[in-house]
Amino acid sequence: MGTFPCIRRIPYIVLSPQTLKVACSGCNLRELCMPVNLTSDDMVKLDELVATRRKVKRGTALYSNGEAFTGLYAIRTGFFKTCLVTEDGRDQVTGFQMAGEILGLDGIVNDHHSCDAVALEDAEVCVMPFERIEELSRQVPALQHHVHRIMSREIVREHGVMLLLGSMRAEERLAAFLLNLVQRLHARGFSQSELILRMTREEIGSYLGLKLETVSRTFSRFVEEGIVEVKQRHVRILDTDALRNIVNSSAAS
Amino acid sequence: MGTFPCIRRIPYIVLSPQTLKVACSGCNLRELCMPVNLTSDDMVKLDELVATRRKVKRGTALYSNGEAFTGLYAIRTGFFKTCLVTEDGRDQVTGFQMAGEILGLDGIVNDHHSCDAVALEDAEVCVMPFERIEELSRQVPALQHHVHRIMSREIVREHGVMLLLGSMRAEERLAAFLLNLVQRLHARGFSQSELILRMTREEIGSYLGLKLETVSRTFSRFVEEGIVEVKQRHVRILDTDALRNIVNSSAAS
DNA sequence: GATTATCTTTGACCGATGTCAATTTGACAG
DNA sequence: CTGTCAAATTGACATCGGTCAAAGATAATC
Repeated sequence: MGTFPCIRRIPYIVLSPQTLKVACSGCNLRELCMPVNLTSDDMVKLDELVATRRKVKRGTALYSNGEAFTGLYAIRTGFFKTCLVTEDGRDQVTGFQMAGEILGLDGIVNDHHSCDAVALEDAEVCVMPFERIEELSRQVPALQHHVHRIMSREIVREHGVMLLLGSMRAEERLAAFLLNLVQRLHARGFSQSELILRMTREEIGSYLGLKLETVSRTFSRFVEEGIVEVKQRHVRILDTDALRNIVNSSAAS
Repeated sequence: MGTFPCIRRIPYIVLSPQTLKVACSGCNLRELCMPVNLTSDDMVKLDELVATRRKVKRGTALYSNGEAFTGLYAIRTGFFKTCLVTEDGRDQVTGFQMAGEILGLDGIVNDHHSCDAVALEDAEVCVMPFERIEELSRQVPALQHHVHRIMSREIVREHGVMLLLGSMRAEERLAAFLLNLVQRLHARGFSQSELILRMTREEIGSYLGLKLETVSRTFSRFVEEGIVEVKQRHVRILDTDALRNIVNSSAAS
């Protein structure tokens, strides 16, 4: 088992604290959260979007099932899971979210949240009151369309999860999961081949519709086959193509 | 096995042909599609929303994966499935849609559809060009919020499917499926206990992450237990509570 | 730094669901 | 009525992933 050197972010995303501003126009995550191609006029308006910042300690909820919906949250730092917990004790992780992604969309339809958003590491989010989003959307068509795209993107993402849960075997699910995670991390300036899992095997299993033992065994099989190195939550992908083949190869249905 | 009397719609939803208008303000499905509590002024504006109607023959696609996205569709009559087909031959039904429900949300994010919407019986839809939706949304806050709610509702629905696929066993999945279908049909004026399945066992299986044989066997088990009567695609629910218990009882996980 | 608690790995076994194949049923056309 | 075809049912068997249990590893806490 090799060592795991510190995973570096690429420079443009590393900001010293003093460069952080509450205004979106000065935010280094802007390209992840905000519409592109804004006039500077519109940009000024959008600086009203974020009301406050909020820190969320690891293990605590940004919001919970049943809580009144007030707005959306853009993740600045940290890592979240969203999960459904039913009365009869079922527990389903519906997603993992990282910097630049939006939380809270589930709450719009009923004015109450229908899942929990829990920080898997200390996190900070931008709070965007939904009334303000809607008001600005009426004034700034680019923002309006952006909001629509974010919701549509979430719908399409969930289609992908349904495909995964409905038609893939354990190996395929885990391979798809790793590829997805590393792709999103890479888009944020992290390594293409190394990652630190912020969630437990049980949470991975819940997301993938598998038991934690199966997740663990499947990791071990990947290691045996030389596809990845795994040391607890540190994962190094040695053969990305092998993972891709595992996801795509499966014929049948 | 008993007989299956004609399933009746409740009167208010049955309209003679001459009462049908293209304008939403006169549409009998308005309460399913449109925001409520509109001023008559707004209602007039919203009559511009629907550009045309479009008939879709059974077995043909309203839109397909890869096709350019132009707008959303409100189902007037008929029954659809949406499905993902991947290059490697996987096929996942992501939903079944009926009158009053909205199709096309998947296309917004990339300006191209990412799944197929196929009519399972002859159908008719209202075509709502998306630019028109966005333009009217800027003028009519009630419509704006309605669009947001529709997208959020779809996200929450998909969370439910993930729970089903990720944590339920075959019996639980089929029970949840039947309860969901009959509940939605009932909201449209159909029976609470009888329904005609518009899809094959294979399509049900694809949606539920099961093989068609498992769907068939599970139906047979429900019949043995006196929970339902099944005659091909005609289903009569004899014991709704039993279905509810099957869905909820399962502890574990 | 020692002690816990949590997380992870691994093994042995079992059961639910998938696979393959044969029949049956029903819808439709001629 | 008969033949054809697609859909559904049912059986026999295989297998993937779940269950239960024990041991090891790591991180958190004092």
